[in-house]
Amino acid sequence: MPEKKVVTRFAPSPTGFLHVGGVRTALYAYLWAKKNSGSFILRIEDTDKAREVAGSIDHIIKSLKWVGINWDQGPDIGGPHAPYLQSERLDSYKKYANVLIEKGHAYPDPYTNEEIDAFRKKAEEEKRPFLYREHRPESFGVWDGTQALRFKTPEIKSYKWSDVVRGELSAGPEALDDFILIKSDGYPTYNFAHIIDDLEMGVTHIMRADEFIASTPKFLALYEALNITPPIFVSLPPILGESGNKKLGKRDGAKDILDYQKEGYLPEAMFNFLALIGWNPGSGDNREVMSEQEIIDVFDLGHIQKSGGQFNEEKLDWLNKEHIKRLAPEITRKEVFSRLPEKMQNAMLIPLILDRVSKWSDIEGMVKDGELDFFLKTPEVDKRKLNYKGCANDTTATHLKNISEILANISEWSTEKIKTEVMAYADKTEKRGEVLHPFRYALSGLDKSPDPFTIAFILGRNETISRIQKVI
RNA sequence: GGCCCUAUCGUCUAACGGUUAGGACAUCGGCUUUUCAAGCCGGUAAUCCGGGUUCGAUUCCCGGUAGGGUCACCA
Repeated sequence: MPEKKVVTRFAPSPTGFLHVGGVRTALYAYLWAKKNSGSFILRIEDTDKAREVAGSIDHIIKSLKWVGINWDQGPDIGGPHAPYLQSERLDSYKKYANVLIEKGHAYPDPYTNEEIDAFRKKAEEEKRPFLYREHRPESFGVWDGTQALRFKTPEIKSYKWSDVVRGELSAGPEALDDFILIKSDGYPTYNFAHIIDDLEMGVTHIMRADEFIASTPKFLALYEALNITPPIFVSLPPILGESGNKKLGKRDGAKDILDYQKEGYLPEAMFNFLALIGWNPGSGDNREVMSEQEIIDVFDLGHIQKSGGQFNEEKLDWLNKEHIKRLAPEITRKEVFSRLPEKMQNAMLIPLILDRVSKWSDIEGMVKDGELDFFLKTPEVDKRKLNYKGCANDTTATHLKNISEILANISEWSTEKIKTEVMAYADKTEKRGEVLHPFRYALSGLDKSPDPFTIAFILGRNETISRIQKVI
């Protein structure tokens, strides 16, 4: 039997922005399709008109593209199974609904919402689980489309199935119920629509959050009633919030993935990081910093984790830094300069800045009043900080005078030359620090700053000497 | 509460019966052309508990504990 071409999909509902959890689900589906030279579909599940948020679809598309997830079929580019918006696929759902009705596997719900609520409340009071099917009508009329259409679960039984991540799963008959296929507003529910779409689109692997495990028996009953061979289930563990063990959700302040773009994270770092929450190459492959292609090459379903993992921003920062190091120099230069005032756009500052930065927005934090905070600002020198570890005032003053003299006579004003000359002098003294520390501090006035030679070069001879004189 | 699932350093994880339980982030210490950062080197740190099975359990089984998911005309 020839292997069927792998088809995966990501099917978000347009109810707002995408956070890391959603993007990771999309990423794994994308990765698996790429790994197998298969097809990856973006499908929008817009069947809940009340919760729909305007602009969500564009936002979702933008988010996915930023991270580097691209689809072969989708609402924006079409494809062999268009349309990819569920709201435009109503005919399909109706068609399969009719098949179920004909087979006697679907019926119109005769109850009002109030009546169902009453049933539910009663069950609750009696401390037993509410099951709609216990109230299933004996006989029913023709569905005219104004009522909800319910699935008449053919056989109430236990189910066993297999999940690539979780292994063999099972659930008792209480997991089955007569759920709604088509709502009274004419739109299908997720439970029904995704099954029809996955069938029609030839989806081979359903990769989705593991919260759907509990309703899988219902899906299984529906697959059976429709005579469909179910796809392969791949249940993904949740991404947990940093503070605790709760699933990361919008309510817990999960960020819009595009916020990370705004903060200056690299998409390749986000791609890499998300791939690693819940999956790893396994078996002695200790690589962590990987490119998209490297990840695709080794991606497999067997190393997807069973339990959730915390989103750790410190590690993201580290990974982002690693990816920055791998950037082409021109790109780095462009990114750094675009965040620097024009007069600070000096190539020799780039490595100095890069050492202190894990994401681009950190650079903006280093710029104050149009100047880089670690130098070029008029330094406010605190005398007490001028001396190196217990060095006497006189000694420090002498050193500064000597440095000043050396600098005044230096033949060529370059970082290298300044360094050579000053270091030659410093090495002759008891402790280099006695010379170097006041030199650096007199120029920057900061506890933390780049080395004095670079600062001196950037400041220029006059400004350097004048600052040293001022301190003396 | 019913049903289902999960459990290795603080965090992300490796191990698919036999390892001094490995790596990474974080943390701590050392080194370096002062400090900080960066870099390099090194350290601390984990198999939830209790029973089995086995010559041998992180690994298999059972129970407990803890945590999670789910019980909508939301997806």
